[in-house]
Amino acid sequence: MHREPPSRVELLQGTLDLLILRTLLAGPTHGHAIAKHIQRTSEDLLQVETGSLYPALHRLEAKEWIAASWKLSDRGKRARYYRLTPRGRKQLASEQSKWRAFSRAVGLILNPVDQEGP
Amino acid sequence: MHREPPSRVELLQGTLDLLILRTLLAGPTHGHAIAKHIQRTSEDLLQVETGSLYPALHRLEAKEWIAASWKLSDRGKRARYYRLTPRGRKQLASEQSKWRAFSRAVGLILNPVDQEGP
DNA sequence: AAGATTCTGTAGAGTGTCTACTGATGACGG
DNA sequence: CCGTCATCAGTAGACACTCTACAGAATCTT
Repeated sequence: MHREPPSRVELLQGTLDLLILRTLLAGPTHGHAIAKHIQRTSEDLLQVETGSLYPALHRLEAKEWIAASWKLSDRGKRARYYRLTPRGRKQLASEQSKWRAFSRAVGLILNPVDQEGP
Repeated sequence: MHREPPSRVELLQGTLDLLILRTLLAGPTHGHAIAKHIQRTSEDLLQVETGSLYPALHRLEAKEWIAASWKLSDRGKRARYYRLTPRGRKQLASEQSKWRAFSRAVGLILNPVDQEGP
């Protein structure tokens, strides 16, 4: 069935890593909670599918930007808790500034400071 | 081989269409000029490679968001001039608002408003 | 006991950008 | 003239990442 009352937006490729790293800056959590956090914090605009989430987490772990260990979640289920590594913090800073540069650049195209209009 | 003095940023997937459509809003031009315009207007932050540009133009033409015709460029070379179609204008409006929603959503993650009221 | 919820995971399709290459034409200096 | 550079168009294939769709296991609810 189809339902997206808050009309969701698709993730642009490359932004998921940034969102995950930023989420983990607040402290270690498990994958499921990361997805919920992103959805809630973005006011339901963004939704991370599990088919994107888990491969992304494994990718980040392989690059040693995050590290993981099994624990029990609040609700008593086995869950894999991820935390930022020092390299992950650096990566986050880098991706954050890349994002800012990129969105500023797009802004320049969309609203050129040039003359325009009457 | 490393060289990017103005430290370029990679295009996020899905944004090229938006940039092309927005560029054509200022009037018809050819591919080469579109790429130059995007690079210049973004203060050299964005650079569109020809391997991305031309497939994108063909894609947009196939969807009838832009239309093309051969002409002579300012410098006397044969060039394919593209212009926005009415459907292209609608698409531009739609992609523009999607972009705004998305970048706002990312902003919410990066700089949470931090509620938790009373 | 059955079903919903939480939590993790994989396979494969689809999309779109990049690198690297080809090719044609006109302008210009030697 | 001839070579070289700039302009303009294009393709092939690699690569990366998100999505849909599916599966499995444990806990809580009814």
